[in-house]
Amino acid sequence: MSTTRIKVSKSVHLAKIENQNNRQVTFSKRRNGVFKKANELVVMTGAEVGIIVCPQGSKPYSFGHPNVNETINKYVGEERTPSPSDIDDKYVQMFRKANSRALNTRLSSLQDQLDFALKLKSKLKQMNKNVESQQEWFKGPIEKMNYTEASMLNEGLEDLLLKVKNNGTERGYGYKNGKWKAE
Amino acid sequence: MSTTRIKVSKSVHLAKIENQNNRQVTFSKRRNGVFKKANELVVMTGAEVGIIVCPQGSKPYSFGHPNVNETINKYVGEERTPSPSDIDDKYVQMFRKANSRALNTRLSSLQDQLDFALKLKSKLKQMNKNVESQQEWFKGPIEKMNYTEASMLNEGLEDLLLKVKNNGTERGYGYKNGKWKAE
DNA sequence: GGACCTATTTATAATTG
DNA sequence: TCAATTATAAATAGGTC
Repeated sequence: MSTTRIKVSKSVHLAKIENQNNRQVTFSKRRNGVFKKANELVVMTGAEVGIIVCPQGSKPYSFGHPNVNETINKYVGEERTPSPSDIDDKYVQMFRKANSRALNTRLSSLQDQLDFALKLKSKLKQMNKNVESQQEWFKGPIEKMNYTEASMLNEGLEDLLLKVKNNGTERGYGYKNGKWKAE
Repeated sequence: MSTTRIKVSKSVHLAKIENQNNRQVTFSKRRNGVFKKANELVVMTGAEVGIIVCPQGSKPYSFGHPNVNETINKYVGEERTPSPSDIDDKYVQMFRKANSRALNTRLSSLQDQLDFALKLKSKLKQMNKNVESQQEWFKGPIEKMNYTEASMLNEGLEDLLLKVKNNGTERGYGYKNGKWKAE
């Protein structure tokens, strides 16, 4: 019994993995782990979750929302008719929409694109006026947008952002046979 | 004792928790779990990660990047001088910036706000012209923005989005004494 | 790269203070 | 509400194919 057993393990030395191959393998495994945990959070608590993971020197992976398996779809399908006074419900719907985009659903129909362009057009005019006075910009009318308008604006821009960035190569994630996979 | 103890064991029945109190408790614990896993992913693999979690009917929690404890800060501090040809590095920096925003760092100085307003101003003029022809909108010059410009634009709008949405009450997360806490 | 194994570490549901 | 505990389930590093 002389020696104490040197049990280095425990608390896996939280530090960057130097070996490139190991780092890559760990990245894949743990990325899946995070997405899986996020999915469980979504399903079990009804929360809305969006995640972007970008490995060094590569394209981003995104996770969002549960529109991936039956149980989840069932929950998402529970879209109540929006009552104008229910701000929370509105908020949840916004996130639902934003996260759909993260899964490459985005503004898919031409009508959607037109609606967005029209809304954007009027907002831009307001914004443009205020930008002239620079310092006043943050006090401008954009702050008076309601949340739905603002999120649409933001959503459309993010959509373009993705196009600019990677020509539509962002990877989304789908759940199939118990595993999260790029699709 | 009549009843069998409902021991859901094994494969924790992935379904929405009906009891509100349990759901809330689980939400807190698992949200922390996801953030912790994400942090490990960041530190171990050097990936950039951004997460938004929105519980039903409440304000969002965000996680982004490791600028929270010494080890992590040390890694983040490793900011190489940007070599103009290194597109990966540029990308990583973009995410660093975007995730800083998620942690409420955002455009903090007046100078930042002015820079952003100036960039936005010129972009808006281009965009506005194209919006006139509606259907052509997605083919407009905004698609020709480089990524840095586009992300700045997007970032600023998200910033405003947050203001519109919750009057600056978004919660960020910080790591302290081994635990993730809202700050 | 991915699928499978397995020894170990880690997360967490339930519980109590 | 939050903190600590603990029995159990799950995640995963490192290996093999």
